[in-house]
Amino acid sequence: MIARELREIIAAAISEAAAAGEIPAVETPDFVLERPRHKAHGDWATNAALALAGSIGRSPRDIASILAARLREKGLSPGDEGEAGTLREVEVAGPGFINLTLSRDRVLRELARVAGEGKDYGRWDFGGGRRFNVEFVSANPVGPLHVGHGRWAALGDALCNLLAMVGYDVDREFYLNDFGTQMEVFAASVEARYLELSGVHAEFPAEGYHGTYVVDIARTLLEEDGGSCTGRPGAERRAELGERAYRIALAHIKDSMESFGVHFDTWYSERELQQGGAVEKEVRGLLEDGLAYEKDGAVWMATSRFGDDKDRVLVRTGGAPTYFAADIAYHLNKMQRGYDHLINIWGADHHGYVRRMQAAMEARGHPDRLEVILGQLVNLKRGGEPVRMSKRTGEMVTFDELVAEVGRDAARYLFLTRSQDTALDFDIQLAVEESMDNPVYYVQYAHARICSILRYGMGKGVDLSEDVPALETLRLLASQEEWDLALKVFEFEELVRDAALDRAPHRLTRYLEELAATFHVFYNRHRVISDDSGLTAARLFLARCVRQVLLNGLGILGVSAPESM
RNA sequence: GCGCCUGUAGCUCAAAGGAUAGAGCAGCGGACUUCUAAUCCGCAGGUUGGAGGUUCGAGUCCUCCCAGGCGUGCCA
Repeated sequence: MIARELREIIAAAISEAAAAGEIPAVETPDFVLERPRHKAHGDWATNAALALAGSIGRSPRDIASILAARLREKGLSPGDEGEAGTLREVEVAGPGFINLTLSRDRVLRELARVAGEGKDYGRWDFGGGRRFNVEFVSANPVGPLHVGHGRWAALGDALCNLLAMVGYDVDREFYLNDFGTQMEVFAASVEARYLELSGVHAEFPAEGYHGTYVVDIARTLLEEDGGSCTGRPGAERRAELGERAYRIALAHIKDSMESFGVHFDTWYSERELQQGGAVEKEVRGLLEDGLAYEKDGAVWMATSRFGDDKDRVLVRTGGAPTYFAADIAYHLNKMQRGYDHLINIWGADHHGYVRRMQAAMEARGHPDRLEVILGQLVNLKRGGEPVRMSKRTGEMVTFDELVAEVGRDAARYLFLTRSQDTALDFDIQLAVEESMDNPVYYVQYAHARICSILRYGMGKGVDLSEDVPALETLRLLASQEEWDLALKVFEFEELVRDAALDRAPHRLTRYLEELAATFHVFYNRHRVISDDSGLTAARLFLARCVRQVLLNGLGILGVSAPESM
């Protein structure tokens, strides 16, 4: 690939210059190689001379001149008017940048590589097949998902695709908090609604879930059993209704995720963990290993010994384990399942929890294995007025409503254009209106346009074979717009790597918009299919490369690439 | 009080420490007899919250201040 090749050439130029005594021998510095913002600065640019200046103590421009001479020698190999090598031009600029312009044939060869790699273009193997577990959404299964969960679904799924693209073996996991307090509150709420609907007076629990969906679930239960639960003993009735309501809520969540295109490999049940004794066993183990102790009638874990601000309760006075205790057992369970690395995507409201969880992992011999990605919250609004997203108050906009109104592609894209570090103000009405202008259509349109060109070509009897045209033919690509497009295509590989390493899928949306824009400009300026069969073949080939990258990129985001719009 | 995140165009947001801070939307003006006008071209829009500092270079890193969000439970 071009970037790697350029890096190697630059590194070689540095060591050769040092060997020749032109500069003092130093370790090759970390230098930047990037696409410059301005076209006048070449196709690629490096700050290698600036990076060397500090340790060498000579002016950056002098060093740049020395390196540039070496680069010219290496990059501009003779023959074919200087086009056979990697570079066409090497220039020292500004405070000491070296601007590089690629040779025409090198660009065309790279284009052929893009076509050759096809759906694997952008793939890396530095993950080495290491097993990653990515846990996300993990909403309490006591009602429908709300809009905020959509952000984690879109983010988690895209991140998993990115990680898989760079060579990790990724599993998606959803943790079900199907045990404990909130399940009991849920059961009590459903029971009360069930009784009300049956015409029996019932006291609604003080802290119960007021959402209308609870009534809907109760109605479904009533329709199922004809009210036969009404006369049963309270505890028994509540347990049964709670259990059936849970199944309904869970099925709903699974449907929502699948129809959003997010498939979880594992739905891990806290209940199984608890009922299998894993939580108690872990608490005992921590006590035995001197990592936990009893105080004030409770059991505490000594997380402060591992970087936490203070120790945390594992078992409350009265014997009930905390969520934290269960979470320790759960995360150790993940490790036992053979994962090399764990990633959790949590809302920012859980950030106070990160330190103690990592402390627990460290205490159990897994330092640095748990990575927590904190996503800032979605602030829901309706007509400019804030709406609290709470199952308790029941006032919420569901995830399904959003997807139904703005569509799956627009919803996914909407969530992915923003970095997870930024809080997202989300007005459902505005979202519906703005979905008409959603940049996702801009990107998809570029793809549809290319497909349209191919259809048109077919009608015209143009040769649509997918063979790479001969170099002679590709050399007909000579306009500024065509070069811009080719170079934009080449950015994809490094972008995928960087986005994966930085856990930043949003960069991909930005890139795809740039690629689409570059294509639209090209399209408006040049006809792909014309009477010139050579030029037609060359441009069709270029368009195909663009299409491939659009496909690969949209695929990572989990957004469809329609052939017509 | 302490901790994490954020503050960039009217709005929503970009910008691995790089050169003249960019897109979309909104606004104004243009381009369809030609492969899809969900497109393109142009204009306008900025003291990157403020003040210091680090260095060849700071929206980005450091310190302090201001503002907003979220935490700071024997809740989950």
